[in-house]
Amino acid sequence: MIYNDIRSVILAGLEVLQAAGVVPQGVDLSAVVVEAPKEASHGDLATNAAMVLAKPAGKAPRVIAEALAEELRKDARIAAVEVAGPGFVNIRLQPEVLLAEAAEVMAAGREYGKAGISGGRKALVEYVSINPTGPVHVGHGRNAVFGDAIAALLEKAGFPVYREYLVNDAGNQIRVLVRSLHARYRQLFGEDVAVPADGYPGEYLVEIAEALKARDDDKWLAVTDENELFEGLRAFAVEKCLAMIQADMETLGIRFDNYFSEHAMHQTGAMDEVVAMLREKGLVYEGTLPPPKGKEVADYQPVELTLFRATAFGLPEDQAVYNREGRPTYFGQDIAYHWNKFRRGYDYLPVVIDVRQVGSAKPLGFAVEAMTGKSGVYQPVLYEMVNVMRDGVPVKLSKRAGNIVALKDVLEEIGSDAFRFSMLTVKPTTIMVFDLAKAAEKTMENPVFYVQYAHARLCAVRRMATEAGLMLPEVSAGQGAARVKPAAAAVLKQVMLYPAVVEQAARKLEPHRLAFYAQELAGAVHSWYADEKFVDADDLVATSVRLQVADAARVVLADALRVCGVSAPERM
RNA sequence: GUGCCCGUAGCUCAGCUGGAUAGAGCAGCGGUUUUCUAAACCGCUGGUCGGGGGUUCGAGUCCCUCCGGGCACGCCA
Repeated sequence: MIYNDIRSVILAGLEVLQAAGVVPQGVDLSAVVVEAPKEASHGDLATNAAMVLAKPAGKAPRVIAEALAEELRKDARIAAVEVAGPGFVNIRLQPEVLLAEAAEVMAAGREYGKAGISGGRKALVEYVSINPTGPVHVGHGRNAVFGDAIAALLEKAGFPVYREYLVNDAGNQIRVLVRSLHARYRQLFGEDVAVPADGYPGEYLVEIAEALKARDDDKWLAVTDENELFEGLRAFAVEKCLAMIQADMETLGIRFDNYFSEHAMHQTGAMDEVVAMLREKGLVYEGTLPPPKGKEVADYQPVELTLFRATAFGLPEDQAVYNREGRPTYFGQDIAYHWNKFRRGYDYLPVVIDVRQVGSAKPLGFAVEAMTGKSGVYQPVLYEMVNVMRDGVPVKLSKRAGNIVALKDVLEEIGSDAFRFSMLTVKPTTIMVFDLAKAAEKTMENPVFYVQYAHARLCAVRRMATEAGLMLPEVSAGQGAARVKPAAAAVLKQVMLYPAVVEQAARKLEPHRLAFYAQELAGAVHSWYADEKFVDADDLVATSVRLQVADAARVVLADALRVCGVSAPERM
């Protein structure tokens, strides 16, 4: 991978400068960036090293830049080095280096761009984790898409990755679900009862109630005891709701390695274990919380609760681990769950969470750090809501699904590929305006087709050459470099950057960078396609070179789409 | 009152731990196909990066402040 090679050469050059005393020993090189200049005329790659090091070295940036340039010129792969602007070092590669990269792509296949940044860590990516109380809405879909892409991205970056869904099958919401289901069930027998005001009004529960009736007949009709109903119907209700969720995940092509049952976890005394651990560290104690700030709470009563000492970490308030009824809070349960993940051998734990849960993310991070003795284990990835529109008008909510915009409906309308790519073209912390009419269009308004089309075109030219039975000669990079026209070189430059994009995106848990990269590469491909005729029986050498470049671009495009969870069709 | 997210072209959005002349798509205007897929390509128009101050060689990016929008702020989820 030439990008990594050149970066290594630059870092080695800086070491030489350190040895020569141009730059002091032991300076922080983490801010040194190697990137492709925005302006193509500035060269193929550039570094800001001289400007970053100017201050610690006490020298003018251009002085350092010239010294570095001198070192870089010794490398045979580098054709020219220029110092420009405030102190950029611009690097021009030998023409054959870019073409050689195409061969490297083909040799590596989908391993091209694979990074090794795990540092021995094992990742467990938790995403979706919707309460199994009803259908999936579009916002959840955003979570699913990002989580799945993060998992694929981390694998690409060299992590062992485990995909997990936390099934919240033990909390208060399940009690509410069971009460709602029971009301629907009684309605089926002609009773005049309403779904509880705080319950789930969606009509999907009617169908689940019918299934219950089909299985058990009137077995539960006369049961009124809350606990008996909960124990009796909990598993059934959860299973039915989870099946709806799984059907949507299936449509998105998402498969989890594990559905982790909170209920099962609690059977093992997980809460007692973590509470004891934290109590021993002085981080859990019995106490009372002050009344909530910023809003009036009429029924506030100071009650002694089991609290996590979040204030020890500079947070404004401690957090309850158990509620006044003695059941684990969400926060308490999360502590136990994350300790469980860690005990299973996973020490890098990205979790895609709703931005509204950010309040508990901070104390949880401290709790996890306290228990594991490591920092950076818990990695919350926040995502914002999605406003679904159609031609600028808000889409009406599905009554059947419980007054949400159901993901299922959206997927039926636009398909998984368009949905996933659309989600990934907006970074997750932006409140998203998602227009169904535009997402359905097969134009640049919907970039997934643009990218897929580039891939299909590249497949087409390879197919064309094969079907024509052309005997294409083997052309080495050195021989073929002169045949690479600027538009093809632009494609290769994008290809070359793929490893850098993967690494950067993985480090920051930002898969949307891959989606934007895919669009840029596709753009270079389309421009090139319009510029040159690929298959030319009268010039087999040039045809061979073009197809080498096309193949490399095709492989990288397909891989970027794969990480995004989007298909790469060979024909469109 | 406190915290978090956001504010970039008419619209939807990028902008990599501060870097070169702030980008893309759509919308608008004008071109390109007897040739491998026009779901494409090429060009033009469009910005005081919410306002102000500061830090420095350099700020859309960092700090302060104000304005505007969203979210969170019990033991809920």
